[in-house]
Amino acid sequence: MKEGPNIAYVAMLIGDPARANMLTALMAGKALTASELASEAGVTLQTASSHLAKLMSGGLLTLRKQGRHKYFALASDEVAKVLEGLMGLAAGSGHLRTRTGPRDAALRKARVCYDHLAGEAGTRLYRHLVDAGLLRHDDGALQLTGPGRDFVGRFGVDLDSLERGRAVLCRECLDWSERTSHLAGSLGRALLARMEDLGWARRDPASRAILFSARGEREFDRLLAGE
Amino acid sequence: MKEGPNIAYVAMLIGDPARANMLTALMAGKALTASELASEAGVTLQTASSHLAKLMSGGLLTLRKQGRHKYFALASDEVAKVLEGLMGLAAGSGHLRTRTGPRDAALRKARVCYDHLAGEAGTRLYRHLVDAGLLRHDDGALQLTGPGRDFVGRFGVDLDSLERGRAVLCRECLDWSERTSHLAGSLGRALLARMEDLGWARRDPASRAILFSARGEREFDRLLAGE
DNA sequence: TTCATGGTTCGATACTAATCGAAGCATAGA
DNA sequence: TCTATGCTTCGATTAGTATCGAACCATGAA
Repeated sequence: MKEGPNIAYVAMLIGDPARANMLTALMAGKALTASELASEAGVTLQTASSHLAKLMSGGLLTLRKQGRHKYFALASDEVAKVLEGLMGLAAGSGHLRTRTGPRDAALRKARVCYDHLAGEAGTRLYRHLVDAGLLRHDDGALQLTGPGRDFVGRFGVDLDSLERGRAVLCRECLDWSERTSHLAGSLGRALLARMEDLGWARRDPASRAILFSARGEREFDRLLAGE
Repeated sequence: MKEGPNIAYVAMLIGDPARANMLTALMAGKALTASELASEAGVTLQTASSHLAKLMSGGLLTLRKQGRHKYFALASDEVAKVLEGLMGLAAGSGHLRTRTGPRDAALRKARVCYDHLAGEAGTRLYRHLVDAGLLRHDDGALQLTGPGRDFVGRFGVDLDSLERGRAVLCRECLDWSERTSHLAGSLGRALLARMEDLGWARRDPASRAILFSARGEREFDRLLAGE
């Protein structure tokens, strides 16, 4: 009855519809202002403000002030991971907020999870990296192999600068629609960013979906086929 | 604002203190009756009954009737995984239910996570299995290697019967106290059961802690040292 | 059948917390 | 200084729901 950390408090924070909407919106990875989050959640600015204060005190969000704006973002990818887990449970129990529509199909295909690629495309990428021996589980953590480093470099990602950062390079993240892993961590973020730079894909501004161009899809397939 | 599954509903279910206590109690892996859960949660049988009905409808629990008792258990290890994740967040944000006491130390050392070994002992076991090449990440899923199958067999686990079951054999689970992975899945469960059979360890009936005997600890260390 | 026990349903109460209007701060720019 | 904008605080209202007492149902035992 009284052991371990207080789950109920954190879950209660996520358990309010307005706050859950805000968190879901932040899963897209972009930092959003208080007013943007208010409209995302469908509440006025006042109530949003009180919600955000609670989420902050619960350690679920980080804040960056810029001018007279306040940009909120998820505190860590651990938070994102828990949210994905909850989505998995909710999807499994069939309590969908909306019947699965056309947009839902796009989300299943490719979407952004916090800051990295998820959905069918994300899991295919991860699967390829592991199958081709570019990524390996070592010591309970994901590690890029020698060939993996080459691969990433050839793709145009500056590995050195990533490794100088504090963030974990490779981390796996459970995909709620595909039910297997995809790649998170700073490398996951960088790979997605590079695909956007290359013009392979862009983010749907209205949802978490990632829209591949026809060429982008071809190139992506070729990449996974091993050139 | 309206994409993906309904997180808020599931989180709201977990977010009530009484229900959270019940779920935490069930993390010990044993199925419990309604009255046991009521006393765990510190509420009367009536309110427990209504909570249990909600948790069932939310798909978080499974039920097995036996005589005039009803045994409740967590619906899946996915549920357990999410709960562990929430514990991690709650522990990180410093909202502990109780100040970390002596029992807390025991929990950190070894405890049961749903049905498998967690805590420092659990992560050490996992680390050894991977380091020694007994367990491998393949195709996004954990796989037992040839030597791994021998190892498990020598330890006295009947692998064939495990593989006949529907449950996933190997799965990794994030440890909230150690912040790395430990082994879940039916193999994780079987390994813990075998250790209990061997008299290496027993469960603290009053908490989730696993108490190793002096001999058990020695044997466990020897096992991880590679005999 | 009768009794005891485990669990559910119903109804009333009480409390928490979400919500928004209105007023108050703070920052940036003119 | 004044004004516009982004956000917070305060207060009052409202809605939801956790809670328990009491009565009810179901199962197993005598």
